[in-house]
Amino acid sequence: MSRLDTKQRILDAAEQLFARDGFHRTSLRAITSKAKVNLAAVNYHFGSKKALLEAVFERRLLPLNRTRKERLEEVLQNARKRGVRPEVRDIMRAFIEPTFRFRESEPGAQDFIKLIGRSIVTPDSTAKTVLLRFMKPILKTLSEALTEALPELPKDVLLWRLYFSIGALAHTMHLDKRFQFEPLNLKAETDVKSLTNMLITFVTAGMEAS
Amino acid sequence: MSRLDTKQRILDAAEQLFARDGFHRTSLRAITSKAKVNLAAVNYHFGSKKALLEAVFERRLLPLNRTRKERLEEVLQNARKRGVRPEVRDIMRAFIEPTFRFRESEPGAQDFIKLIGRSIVTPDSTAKTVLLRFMKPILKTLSEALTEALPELPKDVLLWRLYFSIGALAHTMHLDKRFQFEPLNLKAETDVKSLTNMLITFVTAGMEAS
DNA sequence: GTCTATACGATGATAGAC
DNA sequence: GTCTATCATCGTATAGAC
Repeated sequence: MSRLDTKQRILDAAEQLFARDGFHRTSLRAITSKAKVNLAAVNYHFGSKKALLEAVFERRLLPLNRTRKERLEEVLQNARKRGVRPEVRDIMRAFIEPTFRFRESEPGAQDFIKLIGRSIVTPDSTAKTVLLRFMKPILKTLSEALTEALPELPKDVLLWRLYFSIGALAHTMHLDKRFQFEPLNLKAETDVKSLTNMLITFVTAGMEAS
Repeated sequence: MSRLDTKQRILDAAEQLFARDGFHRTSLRAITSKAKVNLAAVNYHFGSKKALLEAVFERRLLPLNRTRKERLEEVLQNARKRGVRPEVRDIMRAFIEPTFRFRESEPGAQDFIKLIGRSIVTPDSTAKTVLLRFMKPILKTLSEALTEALPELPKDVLLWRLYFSIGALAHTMHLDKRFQFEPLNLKAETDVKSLTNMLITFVTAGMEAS
């Protein structure tokens, strides 16, 4: 079995299991048996369970955040060209839409988006620390863009509203075919596109509230 | 040592550790040594680790949700008396404000609110299942109140927006003295009252978006 | 009834021989 | 790269002291 195949298969298996059960509840035994590799292969290829998690994040987050950055810069440049402020809605769309686009585009990406969602909201976890390190640059870009769009809003209010938006987004990332939020009778039947639009409408209104 | 003391001390210790480390990462040994009771005391008094979690939820959630229910009914009755629709803002305030009031009122309550926050957003976890069972009635009351306030909004849009609001709320429940959201440079210095108001403003605008 | 001491079987991560 | 051994820790059960 080639070295590349082994690493890939471990990454795929880890991504699925971390998303389903969380980092700490996923055992290396579960990962390696799903990937059909030896138990010790993880430590050989990645060094540790935590380093494996970092590799899982890195593989998908680098391209996803590159897309987000391009779209954000596009929004800002268009506004500058036309001599107007960027629209909050366009900024939020530039950040949120790639999440769900990406989620539909690649096999395994859905598990990954779920993993991000659960990582960002789990306090003091290994996964959160690792994730935020990858997210810091794009979140800086995002908050700067919002400051251009809402210059009269006090900076701390803007940042808290962005924090609330991230909470709403993260909560929405858990969706999968089996999703349901039983207390509200919500089911996964809603198509992704209109769900994305509902979320963008929601956070835009929240950011722009007077 | 009296029976009551032992149970209380186990509940207090479990609440702190579940909030800090999550259900699965917290061992009974950690709980019993923190509570200074014998390892077997948990199984004796509660039956199992999961039953202990249920008891932790029950102790604080029953009074908290009773307060929420009273305040929601007050809002609805006032509106009916005056022959007008209830205001979304008042409804959201009736649900959210007790959370943070409660959080400041009792020692240990802050840990509990953190525990709820992390439980609601962790998919497929034991804690989420247990929590939602306790939350179902009050969430039903809340969604009915919102339907009265926003009768022209399609029901599924209303429910998704409520779902987003819960995400924003849950994300905000993690706050403690040591809280910081490093990528946005957010710190815990903001006082709870204005934070509560910011959150209410945010979700109200989101619910009312056109 | 309450609590303690201890043991059991399962599973955790990892190190070293090959 | 793999296999095996090892050792820590897990939740739970039980026998018996008070």
